[in-house]
Amino acid sequence: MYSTVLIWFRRDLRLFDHAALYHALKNSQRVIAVFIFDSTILDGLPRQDRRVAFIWHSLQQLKTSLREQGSDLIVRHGDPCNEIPLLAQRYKANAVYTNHDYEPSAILRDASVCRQLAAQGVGFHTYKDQVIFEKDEIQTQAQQMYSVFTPYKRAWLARLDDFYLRSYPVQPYFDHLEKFIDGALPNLSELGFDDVNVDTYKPGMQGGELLFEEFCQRITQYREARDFPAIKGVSYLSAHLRFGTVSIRELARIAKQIGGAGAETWLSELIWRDFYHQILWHRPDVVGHAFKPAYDSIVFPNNCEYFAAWCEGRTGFPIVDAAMRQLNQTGFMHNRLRMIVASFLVKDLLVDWRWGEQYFAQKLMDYDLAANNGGWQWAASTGCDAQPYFRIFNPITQSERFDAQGKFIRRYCPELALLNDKAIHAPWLNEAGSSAIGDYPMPIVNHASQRLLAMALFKKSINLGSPVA
DNA sequence: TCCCTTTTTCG
DNA sequence: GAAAAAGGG
Repeated sequence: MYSTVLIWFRRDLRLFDHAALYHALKNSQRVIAVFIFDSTILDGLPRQDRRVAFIWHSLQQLKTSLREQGSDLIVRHGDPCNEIPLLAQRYKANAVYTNHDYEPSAILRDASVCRQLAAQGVGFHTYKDQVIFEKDEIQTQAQQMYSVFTPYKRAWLARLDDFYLRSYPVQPYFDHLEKFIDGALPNLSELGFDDVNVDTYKPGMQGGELLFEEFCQRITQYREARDFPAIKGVSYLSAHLRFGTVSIRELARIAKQIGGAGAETWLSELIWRDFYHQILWHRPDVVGHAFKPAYDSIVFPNNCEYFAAWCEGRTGFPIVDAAMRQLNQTGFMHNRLRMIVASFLVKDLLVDWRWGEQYFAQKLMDYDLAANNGGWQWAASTGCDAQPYFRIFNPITQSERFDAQGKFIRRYCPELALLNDKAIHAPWLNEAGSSAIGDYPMPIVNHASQRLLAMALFKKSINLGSPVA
């Protein structure tokens, strides 16, 4: 038992089913909640950043809930490596509790915080909370990490039992929260940000609960509906998973309870998330490098004009442009579209997958290093469980298959709205339509020829890189 | 969680 | 001549 401890919130902005909070409350009668706006991260962000706004609104809910318990949330702005040891000193804490963060930079940060706290005689305790299975909890018979999804998933499901999905009961111990009042939450403008409207994302643990309840109503249709960007088929919980305003255990538990093909398919997506977190933990070098070293030798032509056109949604391929405009306007992109635009950037425009990864990192509300890197390497065929390099999406076929009536395209490319359902996927093939599309650009590349170039580029580089293979 | 071409099958 | 199956990148 400690007399006083800090619970340090990071990507777990909720007050229920929370591993570190549970252990803090169990081990001390005086628990003080803290959050640090990390200046080393925030300094690199634009003034308008939906994620900062999402965090801010989520913190507001945390703070309000803590105040209802007579306690409070301390919020600081600075480098956590300084702020956490300072707060520990200031409140005479004997230990700091927090949840694991698997990103390489976070691992370094936590090691530094841990060292400093140790020098002050303060303990540092961390827990698994973000994922169901972490690190090397799921291994092959030979005690190796899995690098292919399907066998990983099989082992994951075999290992799963109710124990891993149990909720951490924190409410019964809320009287262990320190009674005090701290200052108000600093305004976004004080932090150097504008208050961007994030209402559609329904931030905070209340928003997360609402979205999940809503999703449970349509989860049985998930398998059939999830690939169509024009309809409400996916869960829209990705940002909540990123910030921990929902509990992964609760989501998996309820999905398992509901059962059926829809819920199982969705559970599989949650397993992908565990899978990529596990990969990142074992292979921190995937940040900046291909998972398969042979693919690191590819020299991408990296045409800057192509890249700019891709970013701005003016490639002349309607499904790609609509998707990129959705990302730019809303901070979200449907998963099917993420695969299409990623394949297009790498295999049609021959731009380095890391450029696309970076762009997504800037724009995505749900940006998560592990999942984003895994997804990009998958699409670029450089990753674990990659599609072979010759699997190249055809942006027109994909468009016809997954947005047959052009409903999604029309939403984000209104200049194409008058084209008929058939012509909208490739307007340049339609003579009559060309006058009806305003200044919508002609396609910047020819898919058929770029496809051949991509295959040649990949093939050449891999043969050079590893003559044995 | 693919695409494209060729070959085969069927009426 | 269309549609399904097969083969290969």
